[in-house]
Amino acid sequence: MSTDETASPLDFIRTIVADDLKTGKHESILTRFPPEPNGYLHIGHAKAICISFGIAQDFGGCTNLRFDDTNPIKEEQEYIDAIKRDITWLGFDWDEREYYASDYFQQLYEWAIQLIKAGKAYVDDQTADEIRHTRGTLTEPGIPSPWRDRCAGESLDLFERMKKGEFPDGSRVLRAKIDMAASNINMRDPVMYRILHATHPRTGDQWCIYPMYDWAHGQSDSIEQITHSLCDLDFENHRPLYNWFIEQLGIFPSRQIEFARGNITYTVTSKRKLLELIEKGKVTGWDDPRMPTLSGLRRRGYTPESIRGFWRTVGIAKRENNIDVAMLEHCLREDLNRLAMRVMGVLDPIKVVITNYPDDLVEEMDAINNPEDESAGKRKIPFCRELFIERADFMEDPPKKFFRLAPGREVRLRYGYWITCQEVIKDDAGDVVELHCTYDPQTRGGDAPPDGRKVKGTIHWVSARHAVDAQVRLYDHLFSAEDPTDVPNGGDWLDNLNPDSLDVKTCCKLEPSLADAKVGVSYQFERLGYFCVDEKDSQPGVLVFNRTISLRDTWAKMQKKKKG
RNA sequence: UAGCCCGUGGUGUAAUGGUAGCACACCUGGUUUUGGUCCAGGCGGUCCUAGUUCAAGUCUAGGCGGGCUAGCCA
Repeated sequence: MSTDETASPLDFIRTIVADDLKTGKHESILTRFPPEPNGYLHIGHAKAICISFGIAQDFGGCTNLRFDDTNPIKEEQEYIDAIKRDITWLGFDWDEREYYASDYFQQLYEWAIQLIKAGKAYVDDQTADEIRHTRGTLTEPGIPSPWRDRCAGESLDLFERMKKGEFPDGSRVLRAKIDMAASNINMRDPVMYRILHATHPRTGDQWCIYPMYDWAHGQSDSIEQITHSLCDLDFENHRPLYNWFIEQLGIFPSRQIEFARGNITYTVTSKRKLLELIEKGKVTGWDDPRMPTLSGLRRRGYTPESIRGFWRTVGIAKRENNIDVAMLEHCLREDLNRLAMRVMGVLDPIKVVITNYPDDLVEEMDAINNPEDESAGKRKIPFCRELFIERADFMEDPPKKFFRLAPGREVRLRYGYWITCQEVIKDDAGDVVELHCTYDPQTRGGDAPPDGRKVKGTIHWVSARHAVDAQVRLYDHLFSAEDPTDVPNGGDWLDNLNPDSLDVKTCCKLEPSLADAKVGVSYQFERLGYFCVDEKDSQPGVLVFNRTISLRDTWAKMQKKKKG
């Protein structure tokens, strides 16, 4: 894995890092991953994690985990725990380097005083509204606050009293004194501190002034001596400010480098929108298997390696992108194909009676566990007179290219026998309820008979007398639009929700070995796809499986093309 | 509208100024006791216009197109 990475050309960030190491600018590198604990991590965060942890790893450096907990109103301990669990699951390790921006509140406070004394920050008594209106616009410069030139002593006193809690929320802020006419609006005297009488998950009621992102982030990077602070393009406009604070303070110069976040077709990755899906009951929670959250993907059956491999093949650049979700699915199948145990299960059963097979006979057939891994060995599956096959594997009036079972047609039962359909039993409504077939004893195990007969199709099956029952949940893309946020004006992005994203199959019949299927293990139900036990809803005896992803299905593709 | 950033096949991403490559997707064919996997082949691209140069995806200028930014969010 790492040899692959070093062999391929370096992306632009790795090029910078390699150069910094080569020129001796840094002896070693240190990156950081700075989640805000206000939501669950999703596939987009996984990109940032793979980049920050992955690059450090490639160059023998380390990565700090630092929670950006500067807004007590939105942040919760539950999220901190979930984030740590997800990063670990993804396969990365921050050792003991778990930090919090709130660890630095005291240092930040002291640095703020230093800037006030140096005439580079001041307390502004304007309301939020006034500040907004005097900030100017994209084309017009801002108007200086009437408090901009008050003396350092007064600001110092006011700032001290802000900290003590003498003033209500929103009554005053501390602002950096930079340039109200700057073309970059972030430089127009940005707010450094606001008053928030809120209880912080970690610092409790110790503080009632909280630093803004711009004032906290770069300084936290510097305190930790982060060499390369990697973030997404949204922060590009903040870099001048990031550098300004560091220069004014004369502290360790961390360097911020931005890359484009990765968008994926048919999915949304915005915490706000994901939260909305949950709150409006469109999904069951952060870990709904249709969610692009790491907890959702995990529950769905995605492997960490497949997600890392995905971001590795996608690469890093600065241009806007919308990655075909098929790429993600490809990486998933690639990994699952390698490791999944093969089993047989019938999702939509139709009964088959083999009329010339002894009623009291049960044979144990040999089945290969994983053709991609010989060491996975073999298992026995029971075969008897009554079986279930997939309803879709039978057609009464099949088209030419249909290779499966039909009246008078012979097919192979995988690892079983070759059978021929002799009779179709229907109910009063005309629906097929049972098939009567005959088998050829010379085809045991599915082998070809000595007469050289050929068969076009091989289908899967389960012994009706030995099958275990299960519920199986089939998932499709959560959205039916390639870009779910692309809404004709006046429309709602939720209108793009795919009404068929969940299909629950309740009468599934699985081979007996699945009775003790384990959570966290992927199984390939042959010819159908990859499945896993649902970690929440499955009970011993009441099995619930999630379909992680279907197998590539050229037959289904042909059908779809025909239709439309 | 101002500043910053970005334009390479359908998608994603490469190419010291020197043969535009790789992956996915798509299309063929082969193997196959999974219509899976695997294997072989194919389709398809440098936003435009000038300029510099023996040579431009790459450098220069001007266009055009897209993204971000006017939170006391991060």
